[in-house]
Amino acid sequence: MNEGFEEMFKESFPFWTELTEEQRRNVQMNTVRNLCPKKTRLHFGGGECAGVQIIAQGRARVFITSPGGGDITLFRLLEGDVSILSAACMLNGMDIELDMEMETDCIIYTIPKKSYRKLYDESGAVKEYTMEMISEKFSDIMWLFNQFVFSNVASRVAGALLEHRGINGKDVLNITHDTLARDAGTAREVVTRILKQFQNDGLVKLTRGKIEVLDAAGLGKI
Amino acid sequence: MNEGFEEMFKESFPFWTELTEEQRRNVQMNTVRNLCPKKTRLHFGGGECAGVQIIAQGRARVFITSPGGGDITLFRLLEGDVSILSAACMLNGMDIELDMEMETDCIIYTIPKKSYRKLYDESGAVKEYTMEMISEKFSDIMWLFNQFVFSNVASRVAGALLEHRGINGKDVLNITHDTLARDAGTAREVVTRILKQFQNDGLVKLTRGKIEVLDAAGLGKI
DNA sequence: GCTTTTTCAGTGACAAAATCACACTTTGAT
DNA sequence: ATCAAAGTGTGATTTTGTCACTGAAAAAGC
Repeated sequence: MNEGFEEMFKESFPFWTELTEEQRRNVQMNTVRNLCPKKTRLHFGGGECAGVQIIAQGRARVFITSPGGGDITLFRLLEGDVSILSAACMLNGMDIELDMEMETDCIIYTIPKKSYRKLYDESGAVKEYTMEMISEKFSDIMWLFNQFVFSNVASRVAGALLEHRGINGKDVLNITHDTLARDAGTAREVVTRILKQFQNDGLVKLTRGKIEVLDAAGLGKI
Repeated sequence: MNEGFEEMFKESFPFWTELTEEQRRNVQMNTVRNLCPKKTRLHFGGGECAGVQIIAQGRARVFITSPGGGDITLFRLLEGDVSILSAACMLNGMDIELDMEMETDCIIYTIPKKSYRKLYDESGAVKEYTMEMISEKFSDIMWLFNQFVFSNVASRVAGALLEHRGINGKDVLNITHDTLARDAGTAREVVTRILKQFQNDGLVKLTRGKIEVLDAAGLGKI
């Protein structure tokens, strides 16, 4: 069982080689492997958090949810990515509420909070790794914050389009206006209007459930 | 020289007692004490960062700046507070641009980046402290993010008012509409309009350069 | 003292974006 | 074939941001 475990962990955790044989065995024994079908939702925060998670396969979206029901994408996790924030609730002072939703069927390894905490306490390398991961996420969020408060909707929508293009490496994106709206932090109708404008400007081509990027450079300039 | 240094550091750094005599001496020797008059500006990011700073006296505002010149308050530093982010640029993955401006004349102790880095590498307690401080700031920013994307201007202005009230402990606030606008992330004119509404509703009383909070509970409900 | 300058507040007109309330079309399921 | 769900399109209205000013109060200079 847990085939692929060792390679995955060695790849995702730079501290892996610094651990003792026993520590590695311990992590391996406690780590659980989960199949999460598309649309599975996990909630982190308010004391509840599974532990450190690695996306072995698939893609997930991490977002915050408004009291009114809407949500805004913070970032996505791709294969090999580590969801460090889902374990950060083990830290004093870390008190945030996040949600995660699988965008495809996923295979996820989870190192339980307790096991990770033990590693964290024992190993300086793990402390440093955790710190750098959290700092990196901090930077990401600050960047996002900047986008939200200092740029207009059109440029955020353009940015979201380019990001999707980067993720799956082709110009034809199978995404809906609704998805883009969550990514750009705006309303679906607004995205519809802006996309139509983009289409008029020859930047994209729209069909139901699909957006084709015709002029990536043009989008980048917005 | 550096009178008050020892008490200040013991108070602000929980790891202080865990350091060796030599480490403490080293920090003390390298720490510099600065008088920063009101309106002094410091910039962090892009490789430039002084080190870890402690506000020994006074009050400072930390904010991000838009390309267009505007700025938005992230948080304030009061007496005894530590500006950990101003040293976080020593970490890989931390890549943010911040500004800080003294709101009153300040006395600031600065532990140079290099000295702090040494402590960080040597001591697990310092690693843990740094981690917790950064996590705490992360939480703060996430909270702010939520406010920005999920609540309307009126409630943000009300929140900013209550925060100022909390900071100086009285109902008569010596702040301008402009200050509130930066705190609430909106335009000065908008604040003016909203405050007038608040005044009509009997929540505040306005005079030039001064706002008196009449009904804090009422503001809280917005 | 008395100007002059700077800071602060107020206002109307307009633009951008969010919100509300729908209608219409395509797709997939029963 | 029919129905339900998902995705898209649009107009009307409200909220918020931006621009272009005005005038009042305080601070600084003489």
